[in-house]
Amino acid sequence: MLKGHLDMIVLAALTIGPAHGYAIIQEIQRRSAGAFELPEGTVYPVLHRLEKNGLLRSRWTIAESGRKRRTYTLTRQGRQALADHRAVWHRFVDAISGLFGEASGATAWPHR
Amino acid sequence: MLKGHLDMIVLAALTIGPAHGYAIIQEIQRRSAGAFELPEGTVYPVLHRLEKNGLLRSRWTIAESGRKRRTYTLTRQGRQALADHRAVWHRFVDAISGLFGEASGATAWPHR
DNA sequence: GTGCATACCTCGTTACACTAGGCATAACGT
DNA sequence: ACGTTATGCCTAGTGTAACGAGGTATGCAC
Repeated sequence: MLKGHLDMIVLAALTIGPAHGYAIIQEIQRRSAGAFELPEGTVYPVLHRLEKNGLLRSRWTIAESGRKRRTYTLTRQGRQALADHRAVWHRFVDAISGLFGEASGATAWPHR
Repeated sequence: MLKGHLDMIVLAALTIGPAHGYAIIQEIQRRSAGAFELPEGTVYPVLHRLEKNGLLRSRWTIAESGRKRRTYTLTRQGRQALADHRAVWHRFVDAISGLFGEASGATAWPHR
């Protein structure tokens, strides 16, 4: 049910800083209050596509435990893409609000 | 880009009263302030599916112009489905807001 | 009578989220 | 020592749903 918005969701999870795939999944789950429990088969292909498109950069890192992880970082392009997605998202929400006859403008959040 | 929410959008357009396909498309466009310009190839199959699932009922009507139109009406099931979709939608918006670190609760609209 | 808006329809493509697997290592319990 | 769970990565195939492209027909204005 997140069709079309998945890229935005994944990019948003990386605004706090670099993270590896598994942690991204958990961060999304945490920040969405459990609403988004994304399966790995959904997230990993997205990460690969985002990196291929230049929105993310990845490198192999070694955790204290000794486990290898692929850590992803937002690129400048990625931040821009997220900002764009976010603007589209807010227009989308406003449009749906209009459909429901709800007041709009509630989504006029300041940029950060 | 409205993937997964199309049923809700079409159902919402019919809350004001019965309408035929072409009018539904224009009503959606009007109420969304031009954000949603749905092609007919998108809407008609949705109407057929919704009727097949019992959320809409249709009948052929004759306009003053003499033109034949298929007029759709929300069923009780349809109203319920719309209410459900709407609740899911608001949870969805809250979840995305959480992802962005925005304040939530902005979508706690009263039922109408 | 030509063009445009209205009004309906279907078929095929495509994009994409997800299911269902597979592989490997660390931590923990017994 | 051994099994189980959690961690961590990956891909191939599937199903669905929105959409593009096309087809048909009528009323109206010029």
